[in-house]
Amino acid sequence: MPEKKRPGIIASQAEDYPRWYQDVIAKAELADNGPVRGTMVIRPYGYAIWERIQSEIDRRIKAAGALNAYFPLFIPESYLHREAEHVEGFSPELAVVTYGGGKVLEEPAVVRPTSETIINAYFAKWIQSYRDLPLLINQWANVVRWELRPRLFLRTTEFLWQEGHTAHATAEEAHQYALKILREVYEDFMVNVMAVPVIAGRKTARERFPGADQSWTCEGMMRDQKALQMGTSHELGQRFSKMFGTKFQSGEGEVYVWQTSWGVSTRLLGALIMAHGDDSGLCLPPLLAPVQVVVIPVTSDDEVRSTAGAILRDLASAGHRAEMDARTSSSYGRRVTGWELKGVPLRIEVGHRELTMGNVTITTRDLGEKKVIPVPSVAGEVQEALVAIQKRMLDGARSFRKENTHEFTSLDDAIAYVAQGGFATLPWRSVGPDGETSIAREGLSVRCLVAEDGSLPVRIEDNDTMAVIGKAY
RNA sequence: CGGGAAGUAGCGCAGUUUGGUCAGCGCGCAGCGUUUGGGACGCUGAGGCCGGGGGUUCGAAUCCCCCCUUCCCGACCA
Repeated sequence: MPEKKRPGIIASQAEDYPRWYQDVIAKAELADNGPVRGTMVIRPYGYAIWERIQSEIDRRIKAAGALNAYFPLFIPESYLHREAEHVEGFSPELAVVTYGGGKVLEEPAVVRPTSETIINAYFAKWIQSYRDLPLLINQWANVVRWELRPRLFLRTTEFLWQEGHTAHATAEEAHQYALKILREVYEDFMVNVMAVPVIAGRKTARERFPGADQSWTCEGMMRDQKALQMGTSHELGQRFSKMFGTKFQSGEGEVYVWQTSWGVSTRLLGALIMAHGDDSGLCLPPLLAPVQVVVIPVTSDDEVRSTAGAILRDLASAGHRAEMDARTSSSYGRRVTGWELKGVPLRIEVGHRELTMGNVTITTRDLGEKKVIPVPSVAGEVQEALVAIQKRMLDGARSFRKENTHEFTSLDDAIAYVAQGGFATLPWRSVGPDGETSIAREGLSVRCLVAEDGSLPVRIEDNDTMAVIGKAY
């Protein structure tokens, strides 16, 4: 019975969405809470998904010209204090080491909440000439931000991410690079690999990164119609370079470099769960799934097993990430349910019923559609189905977002709508900083600003700048 | 960090009001057998300093104090 939800295994989204989210994480074996509040154990299956996220993003980052490096976990406390907004923004969530080697440290070491400061200390050493620019660096690291209200993947005290840091000769070049990362790395990955449509836009002053001149964001809509900030790219201007003396000589004298920083984190796993999951559990887009196809022999006899084995070999040699679940001591139903919870896009069942005709059954995770196909055409069918699922998941997420996004002219109407969930768009001039303050009291926020045609706004003062309002994670 | 709820076997829970056969149930787990097309069934069995620490008491899962953790709702954030 395709698409019929089996109650009792996990909570349904409709009855209790937060509970559903936790159930999926537990049942799909993605993560556990750590012993210290807000910490997280990422389990092998969850980490396998993270590794796929990493490799897709890393490839795009390198294509954008940045190189990976690694900077220390510990940052001298004084570094944070050099940029006023930066330290003000991060102070409440810092973990600070005051003891080391059994002694009180002369200068406390901050566990990095982000690395702008320490990286600038080294950029300042490395940059002397325009020939050293642009300097494009990325690092994959853990960071710590002491969280008051943690949620697995979405908001944990320690999380994994990549943070890019760049230095440019001109403001325009930095601006263009920040947008390049936003579009060609983040948006491209989120849309084309995660199958999550995102709104690329500009943050308001209120929502901006502490220490940035401008922040750009990719905002996604989850199945509960709430917004999730999935990645940000910042124009730091010259704030950090002036504080750290990151400069070079030019005809007009010394020039402080123009900088960007940008990151995505393990929060993307939360986005993946909430953008695509259903009452049967996780639902992974084929391009990101660690296991794309699972082959399930219904029984343990030789005929079924050898056919299943042959199919597995076919799939592997066709380049698919395939796995066999031959644990026939577990019932068929249990195995199937387990793989559904884990979101594997395709399932191939090998059993006598259709094997007598030389057929097997192929089932899609997203729709639960079953199709009986001849064994020799399995690899081809799988290829087609994976492409179809990837497209369908993006289309589905797109139409879901469209159905739950409406345009308004008055702020009150927009608030009334968003209170029920979804996104409201309306002219930014109808909101403004005062409107932002008032909607914050309703638990709402301006997720980002976009131009009326959906492109990135050039100047927010422009009359056609639209605000996207939603309830956010 | 404020306001609520809760921590008893891997998971979900009963027991706490009225201290004393309350160390129990379901699922899972192990062994054996029968099964295998949507979380199979029977029998047998293992498993718990009742979140941690202090206290009250002849006696504490149960009463008191402190701490930790989780969940929900707010304020702050990737």
